Parts: sequence; structure tokens; C-alpha cells
Amino acid sequence: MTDAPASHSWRSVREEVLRRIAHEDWRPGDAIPNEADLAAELGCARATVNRALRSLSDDGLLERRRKGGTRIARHPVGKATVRIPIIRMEIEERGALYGYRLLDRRMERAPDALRPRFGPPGEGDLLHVIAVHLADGRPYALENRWIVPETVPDALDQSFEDLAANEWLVRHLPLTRAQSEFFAINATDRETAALGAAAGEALIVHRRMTWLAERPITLVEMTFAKGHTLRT
Amino acid sequence: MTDAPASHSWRSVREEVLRRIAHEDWRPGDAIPNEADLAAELGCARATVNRALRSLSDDGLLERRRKGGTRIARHPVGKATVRIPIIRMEIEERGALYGYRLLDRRMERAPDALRPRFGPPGEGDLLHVIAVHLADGRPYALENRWIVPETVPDALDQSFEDLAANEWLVRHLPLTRAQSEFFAINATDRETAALGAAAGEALIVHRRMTWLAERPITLVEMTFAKGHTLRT
DNA sequence: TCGAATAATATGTACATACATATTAAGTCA
DNA sequence: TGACTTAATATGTATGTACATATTATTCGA
Repeated sequence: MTDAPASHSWRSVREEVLRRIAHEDWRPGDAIPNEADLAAELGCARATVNRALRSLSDDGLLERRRKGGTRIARHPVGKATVRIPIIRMEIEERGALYGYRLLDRRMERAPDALRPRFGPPGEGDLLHVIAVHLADGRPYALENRWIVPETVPDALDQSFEDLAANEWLVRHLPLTRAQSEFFAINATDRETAALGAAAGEALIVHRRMTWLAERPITLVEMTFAKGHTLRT
Repeated sequence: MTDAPASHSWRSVREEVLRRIAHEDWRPGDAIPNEADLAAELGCARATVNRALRSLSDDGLLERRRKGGTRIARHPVGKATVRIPIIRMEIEERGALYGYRLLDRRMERAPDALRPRFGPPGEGDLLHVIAVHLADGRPYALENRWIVPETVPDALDQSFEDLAANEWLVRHLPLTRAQSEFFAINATDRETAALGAAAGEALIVHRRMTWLAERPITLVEMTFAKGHTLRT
């Protein structure tokens, strides 16, 4: 006998489905009842079941196909959302004192390896800003950023001496798309100087590019000091 | 005059809002009209607008509060979803020949640094599996995994000599929660031996833990060969 | 028997309505 | 003035109905 849960909310339906997955009533690859049947069983409207199953599908736990029905994902989740905070806020949330130092600011073309990513606007000079973020006076992250003046003309008026480009951009411009990459590098002269890293030390880099509509805004490489861990 | 878009779909509403953000009609921090007004303006039902705005809110582009209304996010969440594929499929998708070699398999306690993550089940012996994944015969990633027998008793019957633990787990067990970490290490003896890396070379590590309900399933560290980039 | 047309089916979406809930604003009384 | 109560408001959700769409299953003709 299946007794309906007290609540008819889509969240309770979601929990019930999760419970059955956790209880291994339903296993990877298994088809589950259709929305109408589930709604009848749980005593709620189909739209409510739809909302719950769609939520689980978005989370990668279910796979749904029209006419094919819904089944437990065979290749689960496969998703990890990494937060990309403003560095200042990240540091202050740790209770540390935030510091910022501009190292360089100039107009120049993007390096060959990155230029194609900017498309046509990348053929001209970009605003190249290098700065270091400090936590309690100690190097925390090295920011190496290219800004596309075509998309962000106001940026040319900014010195970025006191306010990180990071933060200025966020406050002035919306964005509609972002893409990230993560990789590891051995510290070179630049990192040893700016981050106080030992030569050759392994550092993690977060490279991120953002767009406003189809126009590229900025590409930034954040290189973190030794031992930094990015968490989901 | 605001002309309604031909389509009344929530996607078209989403696109219209994105268009206004891209066009900078609405800028970070700005409040936008409430759902009822937008629905009237665009000629659709409030539920449709709600669906569209909720979608954008999930993507971190909008911030919504009851009674407070909806505004353009000031700190675009910058969610980056990292895919966590089955290594074999990832390699084969690149058109390379997949290979796999089990290096070690034994029952032992988790190291002190990781043990607390498993909670009570971590106090006993865990199944510790080390293996290397190959692409066209060259080392691709080193898999260092602890499996919780309490949650996955069937794993004890598996030799993991031919089938990666990675894949076996995915095929046999659902999961309800996952958490990831990314960091960089300098290659030590273990990595030089298993991955053919030079000593001290910077390598990126993806550490992932999964749960079934509240029970820990497994914790795995995937260390990738030199130059690997994780993409969103 | 094979292929194309057609029916059947499960999910996807739109809408109107109603009510729930969080949060802010307004009002009231000491 | 200030604490507290009450109203107003925008989003959040549940429901029934209707139809759209993708995909599978079936039927039928050559």
C-alpha cells in the first residue's frame, strides 16, 4: 500500500522519488511510473509531479524522454557547480583582511594562444590588467585579465589601481554567458614574484571567459597561491 | 509601444529578458517589472513569466525575493558546471583507445586527512583501489579510490582487474549527492611511476565524494596527466 | 517482407484561477 | 518616538484543462 505523503508539494514528491532511489526500489536504468500514475498514487496533480521530476532531471538524477518515459540516470549527476565569487568577498568571508595591488595595466594584443577566443574583437588591442589579491597581507591570487574595449568602453577610463577589475566589471556590466577551465601549472618567475611561490610549485589556475550576448567581455586567469582548493 | 513576441513560450520570454539585459536596458542591481506586468506586456500568462524568470534565477542572472521583486543579479553567480564523465567514455570520445590497469586493491583504513569525511563508516576498513586509465597506451589519469563497504557490500566481490571501479559503481548504484574539489599537486613518486610524469610536474586533481541518501559511497581522487584541462 | 503512413503515448507547455508565504510598508497605541 | 500589529504586495505553488511535440508502436499497402 502506498500512502500519500502528507504534503502535496513538488518538493515532497521530489523527496519521495529520492527516497525510492536511495532505498534502491529504483536502480540505474530502471523506468519509473509515468507522471499521471505517480500523480494518482501520490494524490497530487500531474503538473506537480512534472515539476518534481523536471527538477531531478535538471540535477542529472533522472533521464526523461517524450513517450519513452522517465528512468533513473545510468550515468549519474556528472555535474558540479563551482562558485566563482568576487575575490574580495571570498577573502573577507574567511575573516581575513583584503588587500589589492595593481601590477600592470596596458593596451596590447592578446597572446596568440588566447586571441582566437575573442573572435573579431580580439584582433585589436585589449586592455590587459595584472593584479594581485592579498589576504592578511599575504598573496592569495594573481589576476591576469584581458578586457575587450569594444564591449566595455568605460573600462578604459578606469585605472584599476584601487578597485579590482574583477569587482568593477561585476558592478557595471551584466553577463549572459560564462565558461571556465581549470588546470595546473608550475610556478614560473611571474608567480614566484607575485604570489611568493617557490619556483616550480604546483598552482591551480581558473581561467574564465564571459560574454554579454555574443560579445566577449573579458577573459581572466586567476592563479591561486599554493595549496588552494576550489570547492563546489 | 512594446510589441509582443510572436511566441508565448517561456523560452521566448527568457530570450526577451536576456535581450534586455544584453541591451543594457536593465543593468546589475536594477529592479525589473513584476511578473503580472511583464505578463501583460508580453501577452502571456503570469505562470509563463514565472517559469522564465525562475529559469534565469537558477542560472544566477536574476535575484528574486517575495514582495521585494526581481532584479538583475549584482554578483553574477558564475556557476560553472563541470562534467564528471566515465573516464573510458571521455577517452573514447576523443577517438583514442581506452586502456585500464589495476595497480592495487586492498582493505584498509582511510588516511587521517580523509577519514573524517566518511563519518562513522570511515572508522572501519574501506576498500582502497588504485588504478590507471590509459589513452592510446599512454597514462591519462590515476584513480585513487576509497569505497565504503557498508554502503556498497557488493563491491567486495569485485576484483576491479578488468572493469574500472569508476564504471562498476556507476552501473550498479544510484547516487543522490556529490561534491567536488579541485587542486594542484607536484608529481611525487607515485605519479611519476603511474602517470609517467616528471618529478615535481604540476598536475591537477579532481577529488570527488558521493553519497546515497546520507550514506557515503566513495571518495575518489583523479589525478590527470600533465597538461590536462578540466572544462565546464 | 519492407517501408511508409498512422495511431498511441508520455512528456512538455500554456493558461486561468486560487491560495500560500515571505517581506516590506503603513498604521496604531502606549 | 518606538515597539507592535496589520495591511499590502510580489513571488511561490497547486490544480484542471487543453493542446503541442517527440518518439515509439502499429497498421497497411506495394
